[in-house]
Amino acid sequence: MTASSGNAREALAALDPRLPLHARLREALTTRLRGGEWTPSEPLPAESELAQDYGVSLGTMRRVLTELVDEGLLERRQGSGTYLRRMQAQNSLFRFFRHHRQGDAVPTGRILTRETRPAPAEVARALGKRTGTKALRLHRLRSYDDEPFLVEDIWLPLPAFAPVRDVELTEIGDLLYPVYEQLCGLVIGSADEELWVELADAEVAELLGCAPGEPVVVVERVARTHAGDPVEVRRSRGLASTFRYRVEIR
Amino acid sequence: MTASSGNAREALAALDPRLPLHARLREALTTRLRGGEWTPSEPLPAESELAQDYGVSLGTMRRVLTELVDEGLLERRQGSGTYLRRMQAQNSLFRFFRHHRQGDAVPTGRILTRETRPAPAEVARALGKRTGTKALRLHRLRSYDDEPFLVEDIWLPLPAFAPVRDVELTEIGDLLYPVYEQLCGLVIGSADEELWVELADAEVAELLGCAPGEPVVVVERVARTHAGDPVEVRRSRGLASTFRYRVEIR
DNA sequence: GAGTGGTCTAGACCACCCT
DNA sequence: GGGTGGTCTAGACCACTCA
Repeated sequence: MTASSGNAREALAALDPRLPLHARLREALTTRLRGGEWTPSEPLPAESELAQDYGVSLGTMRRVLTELVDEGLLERRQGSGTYLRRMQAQNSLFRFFRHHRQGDAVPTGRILTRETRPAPAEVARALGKRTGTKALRLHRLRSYDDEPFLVEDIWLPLPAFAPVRDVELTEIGDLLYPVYEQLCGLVIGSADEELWVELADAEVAELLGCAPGEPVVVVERVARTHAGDPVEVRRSRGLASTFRYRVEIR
Repeated sequence: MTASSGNAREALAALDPRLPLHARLREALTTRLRGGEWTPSEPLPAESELAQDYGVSLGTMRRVLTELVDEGLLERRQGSGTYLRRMQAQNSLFRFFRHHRQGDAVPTGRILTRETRPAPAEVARALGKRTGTKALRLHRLRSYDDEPFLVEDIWLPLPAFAPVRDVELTEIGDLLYPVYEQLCGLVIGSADEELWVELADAEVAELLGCAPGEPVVVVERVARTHAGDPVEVRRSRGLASTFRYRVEIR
């Protein structure tokens, strides 16, 4: 047994043994891939070698690699090897950013308020928690070139998101999902969105720089982990007159 | 070998032998499933039995069944069996009907005008045709209980859609995609949609029963075949005040 | 308890890429 | 030619469902 195979086996043994082997293997591999051990230019070790390192059968290793390929994390090239997918940041971080404005520029995101509150009934239900459960609420303004275009109201369940409550606001960048991942270990994998139009109240009108009563588009998103657990409820409001939203349906 | 296993093996043998076994098996199984041999209430034969019928290994059968589950055609219930998924009609025909109104009711669709016209530049570009290419334009009103809620402007390239131009209007039901499939052999497989808000002009206002200048939501859809060829451009307008749109992002 | 899908293994052969 | 992923097989044991 080589040193590295020892490490790989240890990483696997450290995980909850009640989970199926393929689930533990998947978690161990994902952690290692996100850790930056490999670049998209060089192949991972061969499937057979990985299987040996982790002490699993080739079939189990192939099953997990297939899942990670389906998920968009890896890329297989027959005869050549298995590679990290390029543009992974675009995929994993921007995948849920659907408001279509000037090209692919990233808007800035400034957090206006951050407070702990009991979750309203509707939010608690969407998160699968009891009404009144403690939650973190973020009020956030997103802008292009200092021009506000989206007001966001974000609810995160506690204590899972306690690190987001405690971190310095200056540590939080323009995108939240990488923060969830790095501080809380939660990776967003899917979401439901619902859109409708309502009229701006005084607060939203002031933030967006329009008159109260002007139509605004509301996007309500419930974001889930890969396992399907809802972990974020987000309501975004933007001026209807300049709003664009794009979706690809497969 | 039983009679049915003979049939299953024959169905497999009739397919292009250059394809991998799992691809042939998948095609044979899909055809049989769509043929209505099983209902969602009764399980398919066990995986092991199916594998034997088709003369493939359990592993290969499981691989194909897993793919069909991922695709949404089947549903596995451990300890119980493998079942056709319910609401399959909803999936294949209503999959692109995203305007969310009272439950899962189907709105009626009435064609107001049908005419042959040169396609405007924007439409021609979306369809991958030259500007001015002949196209079929449908003007359509969709209602719930005789209450109009959506005005649709639909462009279809000719001559591919000539059968839709020539068929009696009374032969066209409330859903167009089954018509495309039956008359033209074109199956819609994916689509892009883009949403924005504009103000109702006189014609739209009259059809929707609102005042001119009221905000309406516009959904522009470019629908494609499974092969990815764009074959329909559709612009739908609905009253912003009652509009709801829902999407699942994976 | 009988039957189902879920997990995991071990090994064979092929198609493809690279040098 | 040597190594990679792709296909396919055979069989063992477990967890779950249902009568």
